[in-house]
Amino acid sequence: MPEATTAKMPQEAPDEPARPGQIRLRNQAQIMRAAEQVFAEQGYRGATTAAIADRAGLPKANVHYYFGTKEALYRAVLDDILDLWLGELDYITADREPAEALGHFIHAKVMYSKTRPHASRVFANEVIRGARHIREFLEGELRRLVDDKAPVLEAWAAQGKMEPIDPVHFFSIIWAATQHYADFEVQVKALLGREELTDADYDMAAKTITKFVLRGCGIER
Amino acid sequence: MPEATTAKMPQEAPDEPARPGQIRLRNQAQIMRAAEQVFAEQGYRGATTAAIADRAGLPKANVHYYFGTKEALYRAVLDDILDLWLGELDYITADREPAEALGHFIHAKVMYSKTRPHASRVFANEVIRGARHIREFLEGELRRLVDDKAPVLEAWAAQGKMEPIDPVHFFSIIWAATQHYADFEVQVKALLGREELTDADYDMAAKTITKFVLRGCGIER
DNA sequence: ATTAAATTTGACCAAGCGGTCAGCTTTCTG
DNA sequence: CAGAAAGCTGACCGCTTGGTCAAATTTAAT
Repeated sequence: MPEATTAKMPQEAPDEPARPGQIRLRNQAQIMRAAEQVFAEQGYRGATTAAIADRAGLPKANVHYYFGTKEALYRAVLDDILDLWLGELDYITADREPAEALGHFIHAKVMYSKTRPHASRVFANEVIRGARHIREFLEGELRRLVDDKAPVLEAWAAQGKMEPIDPVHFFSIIWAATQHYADFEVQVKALLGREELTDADYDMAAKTITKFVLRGCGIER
Repeated sequence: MPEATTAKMPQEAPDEPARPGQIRLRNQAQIMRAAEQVFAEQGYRGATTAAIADRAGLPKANVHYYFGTKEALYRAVLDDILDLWLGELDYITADREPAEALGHFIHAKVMYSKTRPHASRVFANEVIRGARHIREFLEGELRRLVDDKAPVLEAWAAQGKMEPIDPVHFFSIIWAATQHYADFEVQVKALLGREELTDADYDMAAKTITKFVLRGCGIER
């Protein structure tokens, strides 16, 4: 996490701010929560530090006191989201039954769309615009993670539990379908004629996606 | 198509600009092509009229001469995209075999991701940020279109050609999976380790999605 | 209590933005 | 070929924006 800018922030370098004035932690969290919302709603360029500060209930200068630049704040928000993304695949292991592992994974993913829609939208916005800030993540950690899951799919296929499938296209479909309910929430709401999506809607989404995926690679029929 | 702004444009109101100086058409098209790219790469707020003008090879004032405001230009780009979207579902009719109709539809959708990625990204960006400009389209035309396809799916189900399915979730999965290859192109490229996606990649995507969808609703097994 | 560190914030920039306009050139029309 | 219409554009403007800063206040350490 390079601190390129000529920041004048009092010690931030030592990673742990010595004695944690919990004020710091509280305000940083408050600002990041507000930033996630505003970035999601307005995009990177559309989000103003003033709007973020307003939503956090703080003066604008305070935001710059803690994060220096808008760019750094954006990075912080993104890093937070990437942490979320990384842990998701853990449940997919060769010793689990594919139907159970994938069902669990898809359900968890849909629930993220429900509980963390802003995170999903910030991520989507970033990737759509070329992923300039997270290219390393995509080509590094995420790719390794997917590569690590390839043997799991192969093992399942070798045991006759599913058909062989390209892991990238496989996860692409799952990610696309699940994140759709966060990123395109307004579209789904418009088509369903809902004011807000209900728990039943998310359940139906998870069930439908799971059915498509399990049947799609020959796990159930 | 409301022309709300207090435009000073020389007659634009009469719909057809009388004698079409083809200059107008050529430049408008040139600007819209550039705008689609810049809006896709930078988002609405991030796109500057100067950047659009640069990419179109024209001075900034010329862009305003033809479109008045940035907002109006954005609307024009969006309207262009929505036209594309609307025609897509035409091929899905009750007298066709579901496998053939859906396969054709999915293939066409994936090809749009390949040939018009910018359009897809502008649309995605708009929806993610709340669809303030196209809410009417989503709740009106698009919803009617989906509602019109519900009987088709029901007819197929009644003939035992597929299982009953909620049309909104059904199309959500298809749209999400197919548009993913435009909107998240950089992610797919990173995971596949490609510099650019090949024709084979798009074919594989269409095939995989089609398989998942057909099996998902019990058309093939 | 005293001092040092951390936090807060109003006021203030310089840069970049969308948009305007007057005057120019090109194209069209009769 | 003359006048009108359409097209073109450099220069400009007011506003917003990210970021700065110095002075004041609060918190923590001895």
